[in-house]
Amino acid sequence: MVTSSRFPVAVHILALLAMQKRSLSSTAIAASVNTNPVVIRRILGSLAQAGLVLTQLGSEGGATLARPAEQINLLEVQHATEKDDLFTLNTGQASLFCPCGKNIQPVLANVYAHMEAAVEEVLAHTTIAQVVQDIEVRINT
Amino acid sequence: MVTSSRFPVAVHILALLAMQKRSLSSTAIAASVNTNPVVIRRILGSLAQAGLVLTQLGSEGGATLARPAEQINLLEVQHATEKDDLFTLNTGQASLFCPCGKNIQPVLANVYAHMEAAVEEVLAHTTIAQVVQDIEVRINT
DNA sequence: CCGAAGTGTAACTACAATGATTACAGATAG
DNA sequence: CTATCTGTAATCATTGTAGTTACACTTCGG
Repeated sequence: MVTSSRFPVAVHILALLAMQKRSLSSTAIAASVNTNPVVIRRILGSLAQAGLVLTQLGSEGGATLARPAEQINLLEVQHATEKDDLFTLNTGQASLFCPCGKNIQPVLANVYAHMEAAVEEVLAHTTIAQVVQDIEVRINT
Repeated sequence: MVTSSRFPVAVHILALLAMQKRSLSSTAIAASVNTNPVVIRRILGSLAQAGLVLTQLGSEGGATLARPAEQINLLEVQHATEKDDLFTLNTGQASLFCPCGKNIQPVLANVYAHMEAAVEEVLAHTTIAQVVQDIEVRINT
């Protein structure tokens, strides 16, 4: 399984914005994440579309949190950054002539739905504020 | 996120072997899954290595379940077919000069561990026998 | 009103994982 | 002995991703 880094980078961005109270440019964020500013801008675009950050054009522009960090949970971040579901049943059509092949797809889809729900439960109960707090605990050691 | 089809195909294979009591060749299985026999043999190899199926070389060879379907859960199948964890934190090293970048990785790893545990809980409680039963319910309708 | 500093996006490249396929060596039943 | 299997290597096309360059457009500050 190849997992994208968009979600972890997005959490990084949001945590950074929560810690620094001021607006940050994509270049400044890119320096912390250690990647290219365009990569950051792409992800910021998704986050802005989802209403998680505000971006300002022009000189002295940049991004800020659209809401307090306590009110942003990781499930929203996940949905904003990844268009597909966490688990997508990605098989070609099995044989319709086989009783098993003909019926296994919805059964597997059901299993995947349970997996998805379990992960979403975890993500929905974790906020950016908690992430920031965990980071700050580590800073003070 | 690009998800492999190895896991769902493996479940398909095991369900098929559970339903047909006899040994099946990779060609026969491939016909049900609708793919190439070599793809099936590769996955069967992983399943055999994990002790979930028995394979027999030579003429009249093929694969059978190594254990009753009630005693094979999907977590074993997952581990047999996918070498990496479900979620791997896949980011380059963030900046060590930024307090956030320096400390976010273990925090995110912790989140991922919770996600992983939640999914494993679901998979561990689902057996091939249950999958087969769900399939059979659908056949009789 | 102009220039510097930003965002927003398109286009291109390099890279890695995957599935499909061909080919062939080795095993085994009949 | 031969047909029928598995096991495995090698190759190919496809796809998603991150990185990068380039450029139009916006906006603040002098």
